[in-house]
Amino acid sequence: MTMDKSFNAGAAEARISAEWESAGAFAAGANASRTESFTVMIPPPNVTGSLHIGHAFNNTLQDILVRWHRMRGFDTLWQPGQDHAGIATQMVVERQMAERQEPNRCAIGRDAFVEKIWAWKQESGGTIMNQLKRLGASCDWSRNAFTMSGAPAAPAGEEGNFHDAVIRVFVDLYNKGIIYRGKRLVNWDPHFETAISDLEVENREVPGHMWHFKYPLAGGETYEYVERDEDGNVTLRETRDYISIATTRPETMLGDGAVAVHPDDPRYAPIVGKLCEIPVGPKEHRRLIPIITDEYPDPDFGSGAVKITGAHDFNDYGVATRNGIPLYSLMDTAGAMRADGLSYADSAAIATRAAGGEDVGDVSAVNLVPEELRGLDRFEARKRVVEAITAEGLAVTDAEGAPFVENKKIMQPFGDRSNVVIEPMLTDQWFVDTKRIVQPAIDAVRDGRTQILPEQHKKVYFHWLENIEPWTISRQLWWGHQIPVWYDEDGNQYCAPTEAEAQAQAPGKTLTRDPDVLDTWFSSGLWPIGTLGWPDDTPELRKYFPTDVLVTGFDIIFFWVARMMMMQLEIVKEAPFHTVYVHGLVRDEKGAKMSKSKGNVIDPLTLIDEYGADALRMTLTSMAAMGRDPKLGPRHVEAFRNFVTKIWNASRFAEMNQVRGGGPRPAPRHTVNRWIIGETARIRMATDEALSTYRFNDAANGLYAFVWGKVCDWYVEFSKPLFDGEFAQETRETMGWVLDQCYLMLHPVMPFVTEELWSLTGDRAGLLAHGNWPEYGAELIDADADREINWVISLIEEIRSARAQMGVPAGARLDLIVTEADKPSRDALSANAPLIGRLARVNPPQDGTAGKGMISVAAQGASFALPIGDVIDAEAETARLQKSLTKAEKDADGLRKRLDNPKFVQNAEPEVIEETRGKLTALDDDTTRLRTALAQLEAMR
RNA sequence: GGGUGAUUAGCUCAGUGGUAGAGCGCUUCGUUCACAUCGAAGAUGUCAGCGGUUCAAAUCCGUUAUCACCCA
Repeated sequence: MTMDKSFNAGAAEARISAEWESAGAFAAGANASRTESFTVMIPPPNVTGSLHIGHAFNNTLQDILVRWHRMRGFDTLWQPGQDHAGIATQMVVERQMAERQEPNRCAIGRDAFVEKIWAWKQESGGTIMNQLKRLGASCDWSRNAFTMSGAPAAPAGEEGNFHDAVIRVFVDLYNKGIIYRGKRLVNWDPHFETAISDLEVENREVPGHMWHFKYPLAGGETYEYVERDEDGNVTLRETRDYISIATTRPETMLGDGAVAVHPDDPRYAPIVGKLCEIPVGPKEHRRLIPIITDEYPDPDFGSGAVKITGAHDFNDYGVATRNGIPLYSLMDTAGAMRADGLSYADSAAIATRAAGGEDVGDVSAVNLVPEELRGLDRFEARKRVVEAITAEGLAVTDAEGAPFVENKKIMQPFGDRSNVVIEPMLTDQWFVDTKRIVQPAIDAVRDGRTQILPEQHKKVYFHWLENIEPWTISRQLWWGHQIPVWYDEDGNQYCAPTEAEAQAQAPGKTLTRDPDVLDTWFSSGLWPIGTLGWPDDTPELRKYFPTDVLVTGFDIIFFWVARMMMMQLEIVKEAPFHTVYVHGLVRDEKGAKMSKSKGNVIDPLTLIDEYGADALRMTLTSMAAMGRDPKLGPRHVEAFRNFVTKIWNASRFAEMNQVRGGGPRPAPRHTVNRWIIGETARIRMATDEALSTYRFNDAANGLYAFVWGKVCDWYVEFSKPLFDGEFAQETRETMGWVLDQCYLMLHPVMPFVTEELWSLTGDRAGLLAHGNWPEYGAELIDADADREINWVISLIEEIRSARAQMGVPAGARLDLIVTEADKPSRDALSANAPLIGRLARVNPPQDGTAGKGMISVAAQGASFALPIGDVIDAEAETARLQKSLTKAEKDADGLRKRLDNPKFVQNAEPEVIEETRGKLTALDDDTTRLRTALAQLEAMR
């Protein structure tokens, strides 16, 4: 059989995938020959997702670790699965319903909607799994997990334990008091009408305005307002009957409960404790609020006075709760101004009593939105409020008397899914009191039970955990794990795994279940144990937990990694993995973040179609330097596609020379064969060293350089003359073995082409995916062979270089005259004459002297002359030799200077000194030879 | 404002104390029977600036500049 000229990735990949699958090659424990397990949990992609380049990168690295361990005989499990992705999935299905002009979710109701999502999941949820298979991911697909498996409405085929695990954990943490319900200010997404966690908020700088308004003092009171410069000199002194407030959100003025100033701010000291008037709302019901002190206002920012709207700003919320200021909610769940509750007049009356210090109790019915603004969108209300204040003359004005409005960049919170402005809202939500479970997660990393690589991410991890805030886990969505809490008519809570158990706690009461669902990350936080069958005590759980390595991007360290640490440590009291390898973000060729709006997104499937999965994987791996972002462009992938072709053709060459793989390691006599075996041992050690320290790029680039630079460039060329004669057989055996080693070591990075070559080049007992990873080492390195072959290589390079520089026609075969040679070079020369002759295009060496029309060439311990005919350009040859001489002399001078420095000899390590001496000797030899050659050239003129 | 990282060949990047490397690109040559998705030979660097530690600095420390990301 003759091999094709190149690897047809498109055709082969599908076929090989099918072979792996039908052989169950990736099943947990496949190819295991030892008891140690190796477990990797895939970061579950969203069930709505499709494979993007970040997934390709992330999963390539995991696959390398997994395949490497499987080949080494570990009991290996790579656990796949998908995340139900609450908001994202609900969004996708709602959008689809809208496109089909179907009734919306509210119209069809919760049960029908959830059923629709399940149907969608069963139809489209497998996309990313199939795409991962195209990448070559060797997950145990038979164990595919889903974070909603086993939920009450789950259809056939979606059975599983995940729902049980989630509910079990909720109930447990509830009973411990770690999960609680409370009214707090949370990030509210007005589009999805749900609370979201801090992490789901993206703060973006957007153009905005800063308005400056006057809050008149109550009863027309006045004070001396004095501003000073840094030296204390008075720069402004005037009598004011107001306090000046700057705000980017005028509509929230309606809910102000106070004005705060810094306690050390002398400008406002005279009026602290007095009342001022909010300059909005109907004149007859203007509200008065107190001027208080708090550490929060920055005296150097704006006017130094801050309006306090506790129900719509996180900083204000802190000030308000510290100072007993009521929290007045102004907006509804869609971000419109409230239209419910008491009339404005009644509300204002209550608020005024509160401002006077009276305890007015629950203010949730108080609606301080004036009737004419009720129901308006928050941004429309802002416009109206600004207009009204300006019309009334209470805007601070500039020198020309125009209202003073600063145009400036402001930081605004956006929902990461909805892209609408997040509104801080006062609502009842469920929280995890993370402070109570965070310490073990900190300790585990601090004492090294879990290591984070690269280490710089540890700092970020610690910083976040040490300042952790309560985690908002309730979501006002329908797709997700519904909170297992029921309420009776009096609002008492009953938390239990099932309604029946809750009912048993509340005999005779009518119970209603909390409609909210849990944050998606609450369930994915249980991924390591949930996928292995917990809460049941399964054999898988015992064997594969704790897992080994988590490979992930830095963007989900907080979302996911930290929470998995906290939750696993709280629930099963063990850290879920011993290593977290954090990789970078794949960027485009210019280093820009890929985004749809920039149009620079690179689709991994397109690259796979064009160049093959192996080329893409090899490219990503070669760029996976720890702590760095890979920058990917098609031309990089092309380079590695060429590499695939290269090893393919080396195999093809072997096949044409009756080389077969599958044999044992030979013990050859020829130097070339002994040399390449030693080089193979070197790359095996380097590859294992690189992989065990997660230096994926070193592994990939090392193998690339070995296969191309050592095997193809030299060994294959050296072997050609050996296929005739006494070394033919051992050369076939050696080449077969060396290529086998290449396939084995490259397989974790390039699984398809290596599997294909494995099956084409020998009679194999099994798949390469189950091949045995090599273990030999330095004992295979033959120092003599090494020295000899390196000498031969350098001689060939010297001759080629001299020929090219002197313009000798490439095809011309020259005589090789040995003008001087020591014993080792004479031996090396005679043993390898055919190799040198072929690769340098010279005739067999003969002794002689340099003469007219010759160029001179040197190797360690030997000098040669090559007659190139009458056409020799003596000038050019002089220049060539002179150039080499200058460089050699310069280098030698540098080394000599170092060796002459007594401090160097005194302080440097002995090996370094020895090495330097060696280099100098070699350079001095070169210099001598070059001088001789130049002198001869001169004499012959 | 706080933190982290980066700055090395024309481009994209490796290189954690011993006088700088790869891929791509570029120049010249080549239809030698594995491969033109190839081969051979070449050119290209004040390793961002300044200062320090050291026998020795791209590498360690300090500082400045520029860029990127994270957090407020």
